[in-house]
Amino acid sequence: MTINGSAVTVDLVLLTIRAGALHVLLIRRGIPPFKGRWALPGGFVLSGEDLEDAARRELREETGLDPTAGHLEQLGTYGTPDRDPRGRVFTVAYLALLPDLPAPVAGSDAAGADWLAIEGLEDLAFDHDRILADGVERARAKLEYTPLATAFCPPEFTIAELRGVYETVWRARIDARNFHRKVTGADGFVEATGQSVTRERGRPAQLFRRGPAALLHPPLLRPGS
Amino acid sequence: MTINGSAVTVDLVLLTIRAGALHVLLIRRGIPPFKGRWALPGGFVLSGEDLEDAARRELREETGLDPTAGHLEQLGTYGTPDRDPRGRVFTVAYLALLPDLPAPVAGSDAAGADWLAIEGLEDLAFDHDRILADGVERARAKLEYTPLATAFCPPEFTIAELRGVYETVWRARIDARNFHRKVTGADGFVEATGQSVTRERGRPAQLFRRGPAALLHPPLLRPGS
DNA sequence: CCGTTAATCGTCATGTTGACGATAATAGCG
DNA sequence: CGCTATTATCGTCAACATGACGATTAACGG
Repeated sequence: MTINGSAVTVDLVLLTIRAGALHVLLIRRGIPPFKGRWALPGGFVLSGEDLEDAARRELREETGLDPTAGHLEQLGTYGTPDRDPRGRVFTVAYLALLPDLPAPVAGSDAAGADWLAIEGLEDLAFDHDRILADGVERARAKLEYTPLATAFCPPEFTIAELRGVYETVWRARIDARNFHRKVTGADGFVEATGQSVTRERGRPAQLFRRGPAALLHPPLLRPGS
Repeated sequence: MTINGSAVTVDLVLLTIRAGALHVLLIRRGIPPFKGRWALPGGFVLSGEDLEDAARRELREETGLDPTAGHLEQLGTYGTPDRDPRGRVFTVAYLALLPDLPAPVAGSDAAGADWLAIEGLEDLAFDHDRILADGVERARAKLEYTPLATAFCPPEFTIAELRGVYETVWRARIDARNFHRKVTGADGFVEATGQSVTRERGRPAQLFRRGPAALLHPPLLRPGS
């Protein structure tokens, strides 16, 4: 029943926050086309394999990370006829938001895999510039009305760390006091572990974990818009 | 470079509002598999054809409508291995929001194409139940923070008609006075044609057309949530 | 003990929301 | 033509949310 016999791949936009900047995991291509250029990690969907399973498998292969941490969602499908010079290849892009991995990128099957700062990135292989841009925009938008910012954090985090996520992803300064009020006030966004405090330089902060809410009410709106 | 030689199709979730209820365009399958069952319109992506072009082409073929009216966006891709008994078929679903077509469904290449009320629909072919549900949920969500409700309306419409869209899609009653205030107050949502009024039974209403905004600020939040 | 730093609580003017009263402008009808 | 039903549109008000920013608290490094 194959009519056009196309290839279907899965590509991953893996985002994390390192050193106060949004980073994406890229792989330097060792073979043509686009040899030597950075590309999103990805690969072919295996026969009999579900799309999301393929994404999860790639995630594990590229990061060595168990995909239970963080967040994974389908971003969109890209199928412009000439996007791959080798032939017709459709790619289903997935977006993952991950906490800064203490474990290095190990076990990645591609040569040079590395986290690169988003800022100013360009000239990726294929149409990965656009896929990346779409992923970043999706992440920015979703922080507004979902509790997904917690996906960038370790299981337990402080309000200030969560605020740092918003400030980094949105490239905006946020008033610490109002942010604290909104986040602790939003229904089910975070819940205090109560038990603990932590410190770094100033007054110790309470630790929180993500709450049960799937949607934020009310949403946190981006400043500029 | 074809590794797994899969088939890629485009399926359409065409939504419109008729008689105060949300309707979807379905086609009764004339051949197996799922012969006699309702299915979303769709078809194979042609070689050399862009995904969105394929969606637009199907839209035109199924509805005879020029896809400039209304709204079309990618909904998601479905590729569970056994979703099509004939083999591995990935389908890229598109969601379209259309005004109630005065023109009947003409020129559709499938036998029985018809608009069916969403309410209580089930047992569609393939995984179209889920695709439809995802499309409806997407439409519901997008009415909150985009001006897409206007895609269900003719080029010029009254605030009451727009309110009817929200009430139908959200299955909720909305206070006419507050709705009027919010919609006319939201930046770029609608703009008065000024020139005209229309009537049906009560006081004549002003006519509006959709404004330039792509996002609603502030959003219109669903009541229940 | 003191300054520095960061967390957290408060206050206040302003803006938004939901509930609902009041008016305005038509059509239909006797 | 006045009356009534119907719908559009404007207003009012209390509850709540928001942004700006002051004040207090609890650590740290000297």
